[in-house]
Amino acid sequence: MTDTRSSRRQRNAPTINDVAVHAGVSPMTVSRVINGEQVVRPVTREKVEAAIAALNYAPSAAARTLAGGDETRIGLLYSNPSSSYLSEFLVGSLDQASRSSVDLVVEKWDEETSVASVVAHLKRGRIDGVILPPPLCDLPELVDALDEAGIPAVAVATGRAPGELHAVSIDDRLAAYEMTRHLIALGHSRIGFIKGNPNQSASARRFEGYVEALGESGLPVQDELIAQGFFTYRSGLDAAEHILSLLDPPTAIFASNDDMAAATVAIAHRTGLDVPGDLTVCGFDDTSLATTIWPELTTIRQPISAMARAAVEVLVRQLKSRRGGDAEEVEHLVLDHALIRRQSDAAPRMRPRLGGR
Amino acid sequence: MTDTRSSRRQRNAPTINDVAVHAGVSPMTVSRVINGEQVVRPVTREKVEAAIAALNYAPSAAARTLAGGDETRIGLLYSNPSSSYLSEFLVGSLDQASRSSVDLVVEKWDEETSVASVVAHLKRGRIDGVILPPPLCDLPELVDALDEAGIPAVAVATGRAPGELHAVSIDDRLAAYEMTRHLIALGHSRIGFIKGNPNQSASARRFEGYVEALGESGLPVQDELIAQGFFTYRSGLDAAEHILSLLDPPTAIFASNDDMAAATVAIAHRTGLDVPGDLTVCGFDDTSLATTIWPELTTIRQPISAMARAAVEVLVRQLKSRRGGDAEEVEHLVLDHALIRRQSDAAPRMRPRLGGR
DNA sequence: ATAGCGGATGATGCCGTTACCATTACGCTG
DNA sequence: CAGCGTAATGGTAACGGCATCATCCGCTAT
Repeated sequence: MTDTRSSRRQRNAPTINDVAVHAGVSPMTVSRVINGEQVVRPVTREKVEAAIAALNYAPSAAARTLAGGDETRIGLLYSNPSSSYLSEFLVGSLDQASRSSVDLVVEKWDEETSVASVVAHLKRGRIDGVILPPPLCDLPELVDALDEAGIPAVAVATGRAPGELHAVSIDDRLAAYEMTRHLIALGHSRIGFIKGNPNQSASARRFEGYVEALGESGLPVQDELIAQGFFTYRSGLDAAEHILSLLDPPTAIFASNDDMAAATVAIAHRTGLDVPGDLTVCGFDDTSLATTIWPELTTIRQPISAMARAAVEVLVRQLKSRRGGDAEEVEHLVLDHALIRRQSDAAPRMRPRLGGR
Repeated sequence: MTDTRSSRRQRNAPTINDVAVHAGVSPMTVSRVINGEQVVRPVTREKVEAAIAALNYAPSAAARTLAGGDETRIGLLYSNPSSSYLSEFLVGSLDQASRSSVDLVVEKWDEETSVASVVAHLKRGRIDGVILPPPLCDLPELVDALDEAGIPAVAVATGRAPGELHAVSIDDRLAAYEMTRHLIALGHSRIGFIKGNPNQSASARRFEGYVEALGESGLPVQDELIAQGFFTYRSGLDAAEHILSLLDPPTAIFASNDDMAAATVAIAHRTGLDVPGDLTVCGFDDTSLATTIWPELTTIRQPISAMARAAVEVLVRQLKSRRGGDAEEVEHLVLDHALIRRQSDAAPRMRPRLGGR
């Protein structure tokens, strides 16, 4: 009589049955309360909630997915483990995955592994769908291979046109447009631009926004002020050096990401230019680098964890509708970005030849 | 007769039973094969393995933990979501967690939340143990509160002495010693040092290693060459500026982390010094920043994902032994670090007054 | 020859939860 | 007040593994 519990139980955690007994209802009612179903009378609900609190009960995730019958496993394919982008992305998707009671399998994709073998690996692990953060979302061969294998994918932060595949992104064009408008409003009229890696579709969108804002303000798009970068710090150094060595350099430089903006700041300092006194520099992405360096960068913030969360939601929804046999509809969510002003921008200094104030 | 499967089944994933039928054995034998038990005859094992491969079977994690009866949930408390450290740490711990079939709950700890409420939150979520990456591992009040609440914790990368609490770390003192020896071997004799934040115990260990290496080589420890930093880029700027403004500045600066080393490089460039030509700079941690900037930093690499993996293992082992009622023994694992040579170090330039060769 | 033994395999039941359907309670209409 | 419909609740059977114990079989030792 001392052992009221089964010998299999190792943890002393309360079960849904314990709660039911404590509340004087059936386990089924407890389950309904937990899952927020509306058919429970308020009085009953309160009793159950009190019992849950009293016993410090938390449902067993394992039992839940097992009983639920829809064990879903989604993959998160990444390629750059040390990116500061990734941790925020991971946190967001993990959170949403547990909320949607879905298993999230995080998988690294080495560049040397073939697309075919990655897809085979996913199939072997019985992954139902995958999330592709940048830069993977812009790998056509991967996207095609997944499509052929019948594995739904959600691209995150791709610049591709809506409708091709499920995606969650911000409006890169609009964000770049706003940043350029901001620089123009500050008084800048010669604004340099460092392009992003052409293998990522967002690069083109950002450049479009820059061009559009200039045009709208009647400013010319000058090729000499535009340099090609590849999203790396190193490429930013070269691009910034090129732009700043012009006879008549711009008063502001808009880099397509923070790494290249940081490189631009470094070159400016090496050249003896003060930022933002002599040169305004701004970036894009709001990675940790933006607040690591000095001065901290004015940049565009992407809601990374919200995008990750949304990606999981979209994927889960797609899997559910596919399972239900419904017609699939391509979803493309566009989330809000924000222009974050920090210390790297200012109005241009008066031209020396114009004299003092 | 068309519907051979239960109506509850939504996925068409094969179960252990399907495999058993296909192989002509009982489910139990399949289970034994999966779990690598030794009592299965090789012939049987092969049959089962063939069936597994043929059906592309993967066991259901949910069913497994449910049946196993030891559903363990461990928490990972972090405080700095955008750190590039975190993503690698997350990947490592997630991987090991799924390997150990343990649920990993990732939780952010806002600085404004009280220690008590965090602990209460963990209890409410029925977390069995927690992993504390830096800088949380050095918060005595948190560690004490967890201890009082009976929640085992594993500190990662703490510099505290072994024996106080379960920990996984590298030998910070030894690593700093080796880096300093490396600089001395290059020919440097005036080596500056930027200390880390005193609220993290590893800072002291790193400084000790620096002092020890100098002493062993008969070099004096000069206070003027030592500046206090706080692990931030900003603090590194101040520290480097201070050291480099000396009348007789050092030929090398060893910063206690990469952020401060990067700041040192920036100050050097602003001052017109070439790195590594005029000044050798090296860091610690090998974060993504080390390879982002130019020149890439010579630094100490911590095996971050291995440490994360080890932390999960230690915690799982502790929980198991605690559950078994065994006496608990404090574990302190020390993993290997590595000195990574990149482009930021070189032999010191000849003193001008000595003339050319 | 046969009892005894040990290794290999199978039958049964339970882990904690949810789906499905049955049942109850209650208010309303005719 | 009978009859009925709906809202609320409960009983039961899975979900897919693993633990436990029983069983079976082939071998050796007496």
